[in-house]
Amino acid sequence: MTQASKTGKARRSWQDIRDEIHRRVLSRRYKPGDKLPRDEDIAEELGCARSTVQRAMQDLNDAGIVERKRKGGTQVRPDPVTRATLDIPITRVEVEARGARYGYQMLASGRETTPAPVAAAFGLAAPEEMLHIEALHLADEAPFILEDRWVSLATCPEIANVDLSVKSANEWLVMHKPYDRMDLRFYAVNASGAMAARLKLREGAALLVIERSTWIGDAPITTVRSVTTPGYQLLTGS
Amino acid sequence: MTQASKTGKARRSWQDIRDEIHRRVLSRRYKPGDKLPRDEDIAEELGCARSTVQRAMQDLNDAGIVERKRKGGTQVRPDPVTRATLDIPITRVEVEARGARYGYQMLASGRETTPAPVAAAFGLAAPEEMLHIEALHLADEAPFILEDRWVSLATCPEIANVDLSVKSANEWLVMHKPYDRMDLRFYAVNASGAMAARLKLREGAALLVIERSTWIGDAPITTVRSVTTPGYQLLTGS
DNA sequence: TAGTGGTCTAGACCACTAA
DNA sequence: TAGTGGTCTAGACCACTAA
Repeated sequence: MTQASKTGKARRSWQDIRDEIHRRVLSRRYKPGDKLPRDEDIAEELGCARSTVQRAMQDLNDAGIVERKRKGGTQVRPDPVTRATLDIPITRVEVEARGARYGYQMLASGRETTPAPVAAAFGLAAPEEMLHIEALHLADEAPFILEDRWVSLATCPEIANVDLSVKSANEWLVMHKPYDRMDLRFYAVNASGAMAARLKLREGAALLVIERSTWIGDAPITTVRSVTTPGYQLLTGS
Repeated sequence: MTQASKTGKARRSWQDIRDEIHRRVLSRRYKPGDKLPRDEDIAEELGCARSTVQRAMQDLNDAGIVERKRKGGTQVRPDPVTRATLDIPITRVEVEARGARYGYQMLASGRETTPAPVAAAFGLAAPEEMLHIEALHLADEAPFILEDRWVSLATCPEIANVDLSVKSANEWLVMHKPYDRMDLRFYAVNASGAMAARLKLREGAALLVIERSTWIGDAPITTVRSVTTPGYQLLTGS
């Protein structure tokens, strides 16, 4: 019989341990840059197993609260960062979640040599021929997101046989091409004449741009620049 | 002696198990919406302990790949999402990381009643008197971020005694006010006349805005709208 | 109410790396 | 090279919740 069941007091979970340590960091009992006690000592102090402390610490490490090094021990991160989790759904799902009808229009598609910014996004040594697709995502018939995408034909030769005028490259890739690295960039642009025409809005409007590049190993898969429409917001919960 | 050490083959870690299951999802061996085998069966198949599968599944769950329910089992999320982690450092640290000199200027500060958008960001039932601060963060003497902040005096009465013309409210809050909930919003705006004047740029320029609100329990702490300067990008690695 | 996931524990051994 | 974190395992018991 465990001590907890003897006393009738619920055992503390690793989340409880994590919260307790987090409180100590926030209350400055453990200050930024400070070294924390060893997991084993914290376990003894809080009356739990070392593995429970380890699980709690792993979470605090992932959250950017502490920094852990073998032999070096655990220390409170000297430069606090705010860490947030962003969920970026497939555009179709996003539109449907707003209760709108989703539509998709391929504007252009063909093989082209990567221009400098695209080669740079992928970190390519030399330009390469890739599949270049421009497409529009619609919500209730109105332009929603303008997408400019490059897909590596070396990494994804099968995509040459997919009819991208019906289904977006986004959906095909999500379903068929696993990636293990992703880069995201968010920034604002003034709508160029071409963007304004395609999105049916005035030139110069401030638009949020989401750029995403993915790789499998060192092989580039796709890089896409999604230009959103006015009022578009990226939201985070936590 | 374990089987692994007998054969000389490294035992698989929970990350390996996670990757194996992830591969199965990506290769559509487990399709979106499909129910996965029980942890115990996967453990047996892959030759590891159930707790190792549990750890792997916890990670896949956090990453939005699968959805788990007691008794209901584990299923592949029907709507794949791209989940990314964003680190937002303190502005001073961000400026210094770019190798620039950090500067801070308080533009205005005073008690005011929250206007509708601020009350809405906090989910307040009624307007409230709060501390309102406008400030400018500088990089090498040039405007970098324009900050418009409201701090709840009910939740943070101590801040009334802090000299915010020297140190930013951001830094004081990070060090003294733990929060347990945060909302983030990102969007683009055209610079208004007032913004353009303060940031020394042309009216209408497209600017990335970062809005953040924090709470401790149900009590609002602060809400801040940070207007960045042209060229500013939010980046994610993973 | 039976079945599945959630968590804990103790002990073992491994893998880094500061000293 | 000694010390600290990283991970595994087997078994136990708990906590939800679909059926």
